[in-house]
Amino acid sequence: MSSISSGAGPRGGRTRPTANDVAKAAGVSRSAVSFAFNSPEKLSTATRDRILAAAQELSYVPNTLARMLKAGQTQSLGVLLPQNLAKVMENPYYARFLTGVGQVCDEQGYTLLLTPPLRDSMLKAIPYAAVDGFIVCGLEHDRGEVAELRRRGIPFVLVDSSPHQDVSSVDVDDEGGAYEVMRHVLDLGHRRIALLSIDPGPEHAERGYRGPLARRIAGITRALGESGMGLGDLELVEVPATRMDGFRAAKALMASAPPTAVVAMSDILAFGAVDAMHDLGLNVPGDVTVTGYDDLPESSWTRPRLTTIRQAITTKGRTAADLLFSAMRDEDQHPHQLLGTHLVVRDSSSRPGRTGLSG
Amino acid sequence: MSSISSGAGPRGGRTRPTANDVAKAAGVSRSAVSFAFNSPEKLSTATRDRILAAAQELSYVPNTLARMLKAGQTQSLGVLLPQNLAKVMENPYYARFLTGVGQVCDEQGYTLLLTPPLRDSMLKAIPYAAVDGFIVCGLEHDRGEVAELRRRGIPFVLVDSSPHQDVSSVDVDDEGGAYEVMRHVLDLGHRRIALLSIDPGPEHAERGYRGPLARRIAGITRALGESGMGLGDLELVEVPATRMDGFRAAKALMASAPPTAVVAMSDILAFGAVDAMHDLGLNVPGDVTVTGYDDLPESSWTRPRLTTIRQAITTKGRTAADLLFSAMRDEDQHPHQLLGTHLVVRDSSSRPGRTGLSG
DNA sequence: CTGAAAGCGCTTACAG
DNA sequence: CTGAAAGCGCTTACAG
Repeated sequence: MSSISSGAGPRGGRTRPTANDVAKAAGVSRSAVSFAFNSPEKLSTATRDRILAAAQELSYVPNTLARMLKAGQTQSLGVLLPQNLAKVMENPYYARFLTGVGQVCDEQGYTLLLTPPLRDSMLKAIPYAAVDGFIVCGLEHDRGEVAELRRRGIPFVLVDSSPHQDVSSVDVDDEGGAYEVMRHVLDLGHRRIALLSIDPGPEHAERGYRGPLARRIAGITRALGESGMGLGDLELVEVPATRMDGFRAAKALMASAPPTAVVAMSDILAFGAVDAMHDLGLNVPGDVTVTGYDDLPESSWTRPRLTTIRQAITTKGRTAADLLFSAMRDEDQHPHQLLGTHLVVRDSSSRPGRTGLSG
Repeated sequence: MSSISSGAGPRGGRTRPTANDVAKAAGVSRSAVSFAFNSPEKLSTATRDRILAAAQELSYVPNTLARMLKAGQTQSLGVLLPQNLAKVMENPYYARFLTGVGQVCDEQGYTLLLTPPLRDSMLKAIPYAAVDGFIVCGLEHDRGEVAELRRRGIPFVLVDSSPHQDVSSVDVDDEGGAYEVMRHVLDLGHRRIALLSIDPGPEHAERGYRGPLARRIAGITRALGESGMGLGDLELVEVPATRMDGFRAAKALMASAPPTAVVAMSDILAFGAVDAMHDLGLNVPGDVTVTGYDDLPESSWTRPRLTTIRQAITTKGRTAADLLFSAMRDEDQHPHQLLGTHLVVRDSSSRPGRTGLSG
């Protein structure tokens, strides 16, 4: 179906030389050619030099894919992503996460294969990824992708999922983090609070909240309960986690039912909310408190510096890659890691203002 | 050498089922199994179902590497990087660049293989990358890596290199950009200027400045010349392009020979320089003018908003990927693209201050 | 509609 | 020190 004339590689026209061609040119067998590259000590210096010279002459180089097939190893780590590459690369959260994964790949001499959904399907992407193992982002253990990975015998580790036996995973104490930030806002005296949350996706209608989002909602509910409130007392908005969506949602909120505090479930959303307040001529936190979640590096640079929940995103990436490498070596290991969170109080939160916004 | 027992894949213990196993189980030939997956219309419904059932039963799935080898295609795009993965992922410049590359990969249904140096060698990394083509970052056409790619018959495109016949490339008008920013600083009246530049690496000693850095130096020299100055009249500092290095270098500068303006060759360095000024209790631009280069998104958020040279980094990534895909289809095409730059004047530059910092 | 055979390139025991 | 052979798994004309 492809336009490749001889199946000889990505280049149509002239076909690449093979070990056979070199063998003929050097007057030796195919194995001798292989030895020249892989076990030079098995050959006489003269023969080896003759072979290498012939290879040089013909521009021969052993085929990468054939070597990998034979070796059963790719020296590449996959990251199975729930979003398009463009969106992932734009997202500072992933920049941090992939920095952690990258640290381990650098140590191990592995390349990193970013695998986004293929035609909107993470499942369809899997057969096209030549990797020794997968870091799977944001999928629960009962998803089809996980079954497919198991079927293929590819080691993997789940990140931002839920701990489950027979599956390695790295998770974060989202319940505790969400509890803490909501507790903080309530303790400041806020009662008219908007929850700027992340769109749970299409699965939500059927299955309700799952994974990290479910845990965060639980933490928030717990904090509210301690103050005699419930989730229903919040203004809940769910949008994709982009700065622009945060901006728009916050604007809409302020136009309809202005809260004294906006609790955002990601720093990116909080940045957008702060943008919106500034755009409306409102002071943060004087007029409105805004809190984030993640503690991206940007959160301590921007003005006002953001009150947020710190999760060690780079450590999460590092840990996931570490677990994966140990799973690749040692099968039937299914360790879990739980990473902590903590509240970082900066300048974007304060007691409810008295600036007459009490619309 | 590896711990794999049967060469059957990354998992040591039980070996994966092959098409042969399925054929036996379903009582058909190996080709029938292949047809069941690839050309179901060639089989009777009954046979196909029987094969698929057997495959299901055995957890058989066609091997990714074997398919790629046979097809001569990987559906993966490589990016050959001059730095470790961790450094790349931390660098907002690459976040922008890879966003552009990612847009094209998303459209084409390609995965993205990030290929950092292997044991400090970009050349050594190439044989381990199973890709249909490479985007090569920051290498001149006469480098060994380029020869290796050519030898392997892998299509590639050079980015931030220098236009050269027989090689596709995407370049930026660095000469013009550097000229403009230095012109701007000179026009404001600055004469005691520090150039906070990017470390040209070990090759520099032998070969002098090359590629983008050479062009930027040329642009700066041209601007200086128009004011009767030369490169020697500048305080030149060369450091790796990180925020921390910018911070340290700026501090050192202010301690030894304080300039009235710091012209940085990247926004990241400029951010670090601004950090340093704030740390020293100095006002930017009141006490010291600081300019950047790149116009990262952050540059318009931070205070003061950064005066800088805008280069369309995402477009650069997009263009490189576009050229690469056309090269992968149509060999012997070697187009060049030159992208423009322009000065963005914001709040970090002004006339030299009168605040008595004058040495 | 099906099966034996060749081939994608490479590697590695094994016998000489 | 060398060479014929089997094998890593898969796919696809080709002849029945």
